[in-house]
Amino acid sequence: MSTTNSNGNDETLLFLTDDQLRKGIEAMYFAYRGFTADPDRILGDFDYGRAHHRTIHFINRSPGTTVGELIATLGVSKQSLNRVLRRLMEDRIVESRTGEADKRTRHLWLTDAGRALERRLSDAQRRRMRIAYREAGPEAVAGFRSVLELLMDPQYRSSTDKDGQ
Amino acid sequence: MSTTNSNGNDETLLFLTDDQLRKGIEAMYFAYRGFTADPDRILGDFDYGRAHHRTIHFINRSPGTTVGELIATLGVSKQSLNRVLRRLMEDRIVESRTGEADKRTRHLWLTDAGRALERRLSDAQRRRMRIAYREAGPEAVAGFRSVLELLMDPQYRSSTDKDGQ
DNA sequence: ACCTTAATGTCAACAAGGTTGACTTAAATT
DNA sequence: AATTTAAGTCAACCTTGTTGACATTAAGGT
Repeated sequence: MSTTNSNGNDETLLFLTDDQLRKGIEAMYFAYRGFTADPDRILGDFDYGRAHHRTIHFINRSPGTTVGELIATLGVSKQSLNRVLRRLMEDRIVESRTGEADKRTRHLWLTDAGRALERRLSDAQRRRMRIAYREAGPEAVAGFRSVLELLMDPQYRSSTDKDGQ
Repeated sequence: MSTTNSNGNDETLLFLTDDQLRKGIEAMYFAYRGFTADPDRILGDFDYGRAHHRTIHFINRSPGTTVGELIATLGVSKQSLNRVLRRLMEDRIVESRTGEADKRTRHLWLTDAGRALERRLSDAQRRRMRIAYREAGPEAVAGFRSVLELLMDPQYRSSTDKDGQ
């Protein structure tokens, strides 16, 4: 049995019943909603939405990424991203520089203000995740991550987590 | 790894670093996207969106639930739910009956067609979850569920999973 | 009985954030 | 030189969320 886990039924755990799976499905829904609630409040102050958040997040994670890469990562159309990106550039959150090797491309970077906003947003999200991780314990976290990886479409797995941890 | 690990209170597992947390945040994003991808395709055939899916899901889970309860569960405005609900009733997916105890209320039920659609949608979602659960193993599933519970806003925890399993 | 409150429904206006289609520009590739 | 690619833009449209205002009906308190 797991020593730190409050609800570990381990081997006796009957899972894969429809009801178990239904609970997992609902848990995903409510957890995702909780998980986005904190940044949503901050974004509201700026009149930004989740689309802006995701854009800021991935530019921060991969500074200098191109518009095309971002479109592929986010899975949205060029026009949709462009609308968000234009506003972020007007607001001096993101800046773009013409590529050196390929001058058709635009490479994207967060400005100082952009990095500050990113910090604020991810601090809020990390805080919630840190609390959940602490209470659940390391074993639960490993399990959480494993299942999440397996729920993704395969092409997105390695980019976040190559070797399972 | 996760399936064979009966006890490891892995002290070696360094988590709670910003990078670990960032990976968890991204994993939530990609997993949630994968998790909704299958029903999204089915819904497209009916010109329904996720709002319709959620509505169908919660009426199925709590047959006879009222409009007000549904508004609270889904966290949307009355007008927003009403638009979705009206369409589902026109399409004979959902039906409403006036409450007996309180005749102001409307109790909601899925029709036969509604139950069939619900099945189709949740089958797709369960399939993905079942595969992930199988590959990850029971311990990982328990951890997954624990962390998800802790990511939710507290008021939603007991409704899905009161005593941990 | 009367007034207030509650549950629901509806109309209108609006915004975010998706979509597709069509077209332009500049640069790279063939 | 011709074609393809990366990006940007304009326009039209859809879904799903919001708020405000108002109507209906039923319940409850005085």
